[in-house]
Amino acid sequence: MERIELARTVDGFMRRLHAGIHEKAEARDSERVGPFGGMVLMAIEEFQPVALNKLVEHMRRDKAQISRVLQQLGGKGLLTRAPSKLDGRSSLISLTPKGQCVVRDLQDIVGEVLENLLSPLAPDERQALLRLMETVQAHADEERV
Amino acid sequence: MERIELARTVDGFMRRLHAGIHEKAEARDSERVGPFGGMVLMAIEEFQPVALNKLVEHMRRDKAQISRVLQQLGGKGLLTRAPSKLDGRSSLISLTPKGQCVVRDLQDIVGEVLENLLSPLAPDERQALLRLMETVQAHADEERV
DNA sequence: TGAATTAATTGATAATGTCAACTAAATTGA
DNA sequence: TCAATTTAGTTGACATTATCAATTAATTCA
Repeated sequence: MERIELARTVDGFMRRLHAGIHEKAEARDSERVGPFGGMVLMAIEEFQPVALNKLVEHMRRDKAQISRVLQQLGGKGLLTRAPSKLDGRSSLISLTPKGQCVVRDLQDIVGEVLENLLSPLAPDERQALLRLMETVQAHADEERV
Repeated sequence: MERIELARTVDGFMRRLHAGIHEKAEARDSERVGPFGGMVLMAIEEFQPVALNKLVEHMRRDKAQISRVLQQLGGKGLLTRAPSKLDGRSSLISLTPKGQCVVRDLQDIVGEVLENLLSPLAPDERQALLRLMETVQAHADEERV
């Protein structure tokens, strides 16, 4: 029953990541998007232009939650929605220039915190960690098909 | 800026872990302790008898949050508190037999979900993943001194 | 076309997280 | 020794995040 230890360490990792971001963002989160809003923005940045249901898939959150956050972020002028020509029910979400700026700041912050967390690992170890996590992720993604 | 990818994968890992537990616990969480209550119980199991402030440290949560969850779990008869002889402000928390049962069930559930998540990794890879995470954890723990 | 499915929004509520104020016990140090 | 400070825990208030059900409109498919 040693494997449940991994659950604890991963939880701890997320807690520290979150705390670190919270601390740094205090001064730098100019648009007050919050931690979750930030994650949504970064996901949009990666997949834009992207429909809500794809974001839901990528982020593994409830569509209601994503829907509401998008409304907030839209209200701050951080993203735009263009009606999808393929599907009249969807709109394709993209970042505005302002949104791009915010995302860059967020990426910097997350990068710094991660840099700090990963400091005890050698470059090849970090690489290995990322690869292992991506392997797990990729496999779990397939499962759901 | 490739490292922020790690943040996403770790987040995804936690989401899947949580979802898996949620699903399995639906039928088996006889005491309705919920995911967070479950984590607290498992932490107590590891460190008991333990004071609240130590739990706060280990779990990296707010003391108010822990305090209230302990009251819930105590109300369900899953833990007991014995006044500390060393510090009149603290009580030492331990699991009751009923609490031990619940923890065993939870450990099984988490074990199963992890087993599933980690299925694409070879035994030595799982080992490596755990070691890397523990290294990160240990280093971050020292920082805080 | 009509029935079933899907995308998104909204409502309601639960669970979790954060911060500040407070009580009581412990510790410090002059 | 004793006043000042610190620490452990509780409580209150509130913010954020999560879950689920119900609804609307567009799409798909039989």
